Amino acid sequence: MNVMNASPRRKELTRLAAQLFVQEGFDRTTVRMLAQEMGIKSGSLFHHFKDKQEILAAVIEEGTQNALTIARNALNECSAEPEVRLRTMARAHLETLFTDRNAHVVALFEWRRLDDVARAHLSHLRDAYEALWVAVIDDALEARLIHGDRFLVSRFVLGALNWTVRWYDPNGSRSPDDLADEFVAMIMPSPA
Amino acid sequence: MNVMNASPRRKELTRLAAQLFVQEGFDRTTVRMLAQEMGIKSGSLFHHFKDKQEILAAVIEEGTQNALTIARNALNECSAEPEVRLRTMARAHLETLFTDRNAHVVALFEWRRLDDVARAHLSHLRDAYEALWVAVIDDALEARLIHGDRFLVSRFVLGALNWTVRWYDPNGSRSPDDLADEFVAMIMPSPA
DNA sequence: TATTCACACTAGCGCTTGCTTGGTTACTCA
DNA sequence: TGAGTAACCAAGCAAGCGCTAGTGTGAATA
Repeated sequence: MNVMNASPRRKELTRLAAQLFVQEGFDRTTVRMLAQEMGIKSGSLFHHFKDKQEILAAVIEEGTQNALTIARNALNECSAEPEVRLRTMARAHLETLFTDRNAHVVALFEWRRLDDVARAHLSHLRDAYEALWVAVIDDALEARLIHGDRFLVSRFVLGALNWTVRWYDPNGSRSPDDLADEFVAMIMPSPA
Repeated sequence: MNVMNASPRRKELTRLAAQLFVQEGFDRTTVRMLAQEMGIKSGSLFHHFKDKQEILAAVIEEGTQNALTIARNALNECSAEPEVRLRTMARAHLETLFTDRNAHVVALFEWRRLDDVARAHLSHLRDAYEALWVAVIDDALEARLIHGDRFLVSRFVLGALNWTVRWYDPNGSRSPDDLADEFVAMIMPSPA
């Protein structure tokens, strides 16, 4: 059953599942479709995952865990200047969003399909990630780089950035970093 | 079959469908659930709608049409001052989003479930609505109220505002108008 | 060599799905 | 009064769903 292991095989299957979940949506993705994409029969799928729900949870956990790690590292490696930290966080956010796009689209738009247990578990991960954001925004507010209510600002910022998955074209002329910089410039009173 | 009529009965059924689609998601909402909510049997549902897809299209059409009308009226009735127009548009957006919340959540998050024909038809409506936004943002940019690339700014703005459906609590202390004003203040260099 | 294990298979159960069919009821209006 | 029609119902079909049971196989382990 491999309830909670992270074998390379399982990781690969999780990656494929993420892709299908994005393409079709979780509900429309059948275990038979998943199996075919993985090159096995539908029955064999349940050797790797307890049930379909667990595949969804695995996809989201993987993505969120990565985002958290990357953001933490990025913040550790950059200076303490609020403006730099704000830009760094925005860049890290979009970088993760697009290098691990499938997993994050699933996390953002299929979250509600998680059962209660998985949701409770993954909420902690997500909260830890958002806490990084709130801290960075607090500093930026205190330094008067931006203005507004701390709660509202963080919601607006995350909304604007997350929504990019709906329209951003990775093959276009702008890099995720460009996008992040332009966004930070937009909400900062003084144009860079 | 009533292919494209808009009888009061059908409107009421559409409203109920929107609610269920939000609660459960389109795919998980069965025709039997819809019928029960409407107080009829599942077979009777197909007297009002050709198929399940058409119910989804009706929900989204209704919502988008309303948003367009409300935004147009609001812009017609307000002054030509770019700042006022920006605030007006933001207020109209959030006002519609929360008075007709179900339909808009469906439009935002179940768009991909539309078949090609419906999507092509509804795209025009949505584009017309977004065109209003782009015009308002262009004026605001020219007046130097805000700064940045016109394309990016409009995407970021719409993203931040649309994302509010994910966290805004209508029973909280803030009204949608407050929210709109705070948002506009956030992206404008000079605090009001 | 014997045993275990990961991984895959076949076959299909029990159930739900969207939708159809054939018919009934209640109301409107000439 | 009787034709037309909008609205509904009971019954059920064909397809597809998640998932299980039982089995086979080749590689690692004892």
